[in-house]
Amino acid sequence: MSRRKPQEAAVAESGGRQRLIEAALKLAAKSRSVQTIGVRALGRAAGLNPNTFYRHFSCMDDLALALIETLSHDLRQTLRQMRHSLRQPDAVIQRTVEYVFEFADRNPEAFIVGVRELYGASPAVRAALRQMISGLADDIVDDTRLLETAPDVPEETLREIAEMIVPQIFHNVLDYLERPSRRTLLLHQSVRFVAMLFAGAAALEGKTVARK
Amino acid sequence: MSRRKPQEAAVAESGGRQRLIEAALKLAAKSRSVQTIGVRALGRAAGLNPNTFYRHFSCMDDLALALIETLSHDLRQTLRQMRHSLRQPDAVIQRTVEYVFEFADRNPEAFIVGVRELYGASPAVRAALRQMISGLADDIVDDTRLLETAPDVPEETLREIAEMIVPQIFHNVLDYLERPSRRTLLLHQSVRFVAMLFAGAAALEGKTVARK
DNA sequence: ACACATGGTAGACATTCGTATACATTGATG
DNA sequence: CATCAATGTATACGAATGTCTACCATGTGT
Repeated sequence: MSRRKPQEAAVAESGGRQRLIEAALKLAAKSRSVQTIGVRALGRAAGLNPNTFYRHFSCMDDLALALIETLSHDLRQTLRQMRHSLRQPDAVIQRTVEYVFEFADRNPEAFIVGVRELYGASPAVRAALRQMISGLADDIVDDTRLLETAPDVPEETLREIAEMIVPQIFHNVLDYLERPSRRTLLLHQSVRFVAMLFAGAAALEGKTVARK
Repeated sequence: MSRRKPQEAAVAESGGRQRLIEAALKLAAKSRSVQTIGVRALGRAAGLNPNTFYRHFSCMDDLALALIETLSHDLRQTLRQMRHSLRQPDAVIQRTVEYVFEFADRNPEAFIVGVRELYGASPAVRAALRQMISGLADDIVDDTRLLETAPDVPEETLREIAEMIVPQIFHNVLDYLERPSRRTLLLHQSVRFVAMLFAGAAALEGKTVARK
């Protein structure tokens, strides 16, 4: 809702709303949850009057949802275009994981806030983030079927795996951001994690359904 | 630190401190993070004067750490004694996961707060929770080696897996607590997840080291 | 030319918060 | 009995907060 039509706010758009979102990102990443920033502190950080907040958002959840929408769009689009540039399916997992970590490196605050709010206090925000995760899982499933990375695994199991990969990678990304010394290790472990899940799914499939 | 000697505070102990911890658990689970509860709201919820808080804790992080220590102790001890009652290693994974979920069902607030703070704003609290996870991972490794659930997997890989299992299970536990309709599904998926990791590790081991 | 919606500001209000100081009770120790 | 530490209470103060009302600037539509 409240999609801005192109003609209106052509000039004023450069100001308030975006600055509030960016300030909220910065504050939430290093201090607390989005809900507990407070409109005054937010206005202060954005160089705006506290009341200006209410011109754009009805409450903090509103802002958080806008923030998530941006993050979700950016991340998913980034991964889509990377996957598009992959012509030969060579080391898909490695490349994808690397890309996610790079993205996190470029948008650390967004990731920190995203994961934090995923387990945060606001049900609406949690739901939005779960939907984002679900979307990313969809992409993983599509990719895997398209590139035939795991042909032995049925689609249902694939989706199950994908839904688990995303939060686990997010968890690792936070470590990655916090402990730079562990970067290569975490990247390596994340790749191995995904590979293990695929291999394990194939192995279990072979065991429970039919001995190949 | 600040371990209470047996002779002192024999009577007064039943009051303040414990009630503050319990109230904080309740408030943090349904509202916000521990840090943002506020000493006044906490005192109100505990039926105590706001200042009483400072008789027991120097700041909110202090309380959070005490809370985590309790959770960590309870959870780990519960799992230890369950594992002790397991005589034949039949469906160890299934039993263990079930036990964790049952524990979460009996202590939902502790789990919610624990996971929330794991990605929260306080570095000290996050560190304490990571240490708890590390301890649980230790137990998993010990169990697996003892019961020879995955004899093909080297200890190093085992530890790597264990460190990933715990947060993933925690993630699933939160879903489990929030969406009762998905309970059996989530339990099933969690078991499969662990099984996949073990099977996958064994499979990768066979591939990268030597064709069996 | 005029009204008007939009984005931003200013000031004020009650409320809440953290914490400092001072005081009361109680149980143990000398 | 006197003392002392631990626990809890009462009061009070300055600072910060959410939000209300009113005012201002500007670009757009008629």
